Amino acid sequence: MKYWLMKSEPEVFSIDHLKQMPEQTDHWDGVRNYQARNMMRDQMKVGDQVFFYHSNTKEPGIAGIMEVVREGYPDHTALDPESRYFDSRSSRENPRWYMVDVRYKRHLRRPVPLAELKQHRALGDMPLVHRGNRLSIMPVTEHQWRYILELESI
DNA sequence: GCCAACGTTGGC
DNA sequence: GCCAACGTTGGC
Repeated sequence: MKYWLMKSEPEVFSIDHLKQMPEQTDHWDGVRNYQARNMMRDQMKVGDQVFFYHSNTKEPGIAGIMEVVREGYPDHTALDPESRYFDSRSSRENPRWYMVDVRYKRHLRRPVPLAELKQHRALGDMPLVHRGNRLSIMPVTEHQWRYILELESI
């Protein structure tokens, strides 16, 4: 089992939105970055654990935990001209973008803000804490995962 | 609102 | 293939 972190702007889609979905499950659509796509298409497996990160908000940080419940499959929003994620270069025969399905597990006992994550040397290797990082999906090591789970209880 | 970082586009 | 211009992300 592997660990991940996925970013979303809470104004657009927050962990509370996910919790309110039928079966507390939704597809993670709209990712339009090749590195992130490759992780969803090739590496994320059912049962993998994922931090839900709130970005571009007053206090960005890790809000909770979800789980991969369906592995990479084509992102249909790329085929929908009405969607803000439409991409004319994608097609049903040759899909360019992929998504996974995730299910809500729980909120952290408290949101752990980015500013706090940055203070811990043990997390210094996370792309998240580095300036200018724009990767919206990233792997998390088991060590980092456990470390952050200890932070929520402080 | 500003701006750094960085991915993408397109002219050559 | 290079690289300048442009667009987007996202912290602050």
